[in-house]
Amino acid sequence: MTDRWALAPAEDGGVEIAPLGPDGLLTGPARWAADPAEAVRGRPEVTRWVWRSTAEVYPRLLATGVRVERCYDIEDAETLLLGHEGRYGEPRSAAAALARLRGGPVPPDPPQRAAEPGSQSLLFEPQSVHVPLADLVEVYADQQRRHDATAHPERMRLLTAAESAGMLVAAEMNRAGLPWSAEVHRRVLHELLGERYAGGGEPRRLAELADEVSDAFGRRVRPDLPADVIKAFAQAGIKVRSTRRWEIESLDHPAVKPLVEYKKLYRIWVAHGWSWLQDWVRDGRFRPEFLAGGTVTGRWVTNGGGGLQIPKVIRRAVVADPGWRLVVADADQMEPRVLAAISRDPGLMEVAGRETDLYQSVSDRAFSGDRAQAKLAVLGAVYGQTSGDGLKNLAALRRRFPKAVAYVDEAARAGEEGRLVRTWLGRTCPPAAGASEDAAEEAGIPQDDPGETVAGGQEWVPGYASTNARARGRFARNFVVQGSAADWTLLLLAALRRTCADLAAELVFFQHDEVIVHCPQEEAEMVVAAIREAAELAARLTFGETPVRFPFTTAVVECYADAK
DNA sequence: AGTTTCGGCGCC
DNA sequence: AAAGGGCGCCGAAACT
Repeated sequence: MTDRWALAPAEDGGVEIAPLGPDGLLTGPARWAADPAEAVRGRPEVTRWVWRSTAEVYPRLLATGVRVERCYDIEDAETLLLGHEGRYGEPRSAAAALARLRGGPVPPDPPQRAAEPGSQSLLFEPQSVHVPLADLVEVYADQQRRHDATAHPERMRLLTAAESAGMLVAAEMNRAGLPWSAEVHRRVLHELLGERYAGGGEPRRLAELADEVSDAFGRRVRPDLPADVIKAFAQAGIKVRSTRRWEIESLDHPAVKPLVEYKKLYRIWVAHGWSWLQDWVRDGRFRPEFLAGGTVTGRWVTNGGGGLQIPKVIRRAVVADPGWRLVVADADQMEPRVLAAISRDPGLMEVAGRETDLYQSVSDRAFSGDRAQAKLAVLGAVYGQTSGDGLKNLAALRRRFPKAVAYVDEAARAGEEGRLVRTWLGRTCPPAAGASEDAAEEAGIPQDDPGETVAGGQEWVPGYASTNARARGRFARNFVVQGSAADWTLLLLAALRRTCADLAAELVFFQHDEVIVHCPQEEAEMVVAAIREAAELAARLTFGETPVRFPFTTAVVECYADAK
């Protein structure tokens, strides 16, 4: 029995709460309390709090030590429901949803803020339009009805609930932060880059490499300026279109080696160097702002500090507190397993029903034991590879796993034709065509350009998909797999969060298919078991009865870098 | 001078 | 070997 209550900050700085019935409507009068924490603490029987925005309310609760079991984030649900209804891009604020219900002018969404280093109030949204509790409940009740109108109401309800849970996890992670040793980080930087010089210029090792590059070209060249490097190669008689590593790596020129090394270290210096440490690490924790469902596929993003792009060498700095451990868990071959679950391809389900290396199994069946080729083929199918060895491999894959390949092919076709494409739980890919083109464009969906030419430089050829239509096809092909994987990971996180709530363990990091739990050493084995159980529960909840297994590789370590 | 885009590369 | 999905970040370059 769920006991749902609505919660809305009041304009006087207090908060209003009220009980809700199964239809989402009020079943009692609203009560006022001076602050949200007091209101929530006073209602321990409430199992789900319904509010406008988790990011608005929850950080303040956490700041006073109040944790909630479940929530329902109205604005997140609005985004998902609008997407499902093919109305991607319409304003998704509660105020806008209310205006649509009442037929008034729909206010545009407030602009997103950028993250600022060291800011302690990244999640507070003071610019948002205030919506009184009674109005909020009206929107909520309408959303309950809209769930019923979706293709799979029970899946859609699971999706909005799961993503709300994800928002709780994100807020809690944002508060916890990732344990980070500034001392180790500095040591790594010094080992890689050498001493820093006064004045903030390049550290010693970069300066040396820049000199080596210049010596090799016989003139002063700045390796961090692509235009300069391209010119220098041209003067040496080598034409390069760019200075991307894969393009210059194979060139026969003495500048290549120091140049490649320079670019690698330069990247560390500018993106994860001393100034990054200064900006993003304090009190022994790195605090990127995790944003659940920050992408159209449902993958999370972080805002600030490049939280999901921590280079391998820098992971040395992620160190557990004394007496504590990091449980680092990585889902094994998540995407092909998800493809097996959603396509129900018998062969792939059988392969994914084992916990052993899936790529090896696929290669045994379709690639004469060549694991690398099998992996390329599977990833090519998921990413939409259109040329090279991938095509040949894709054909082999299609022979053995026809339903799986057909599933992503169909998604690609739907994407090319501008039809709606959905994940397993109903998260919807913005269509390219139709009334919401601007929104799709904004979301990064490739759009047709009236002036474009097809490959080969010809003008439009009837019957051929345009370059952008094909790009949309690849996007949609990947969307169904990546997005359904995101659906599953939300359920995984929600389940894991519940177990951790009974322990001292804290979720501190999540990156697509990888999760880190920080816990006392003696809890580590319990956490490992909890991850396995959470994966099973998530699979059952997300995909229903399926033979597909979702094994994790887990490591109990003191340092993140030791996990692999 | 301030803002946006680009090139390159880190992660999955 | 070659190029296919999703992101964020940085400095430089290209703009207003």
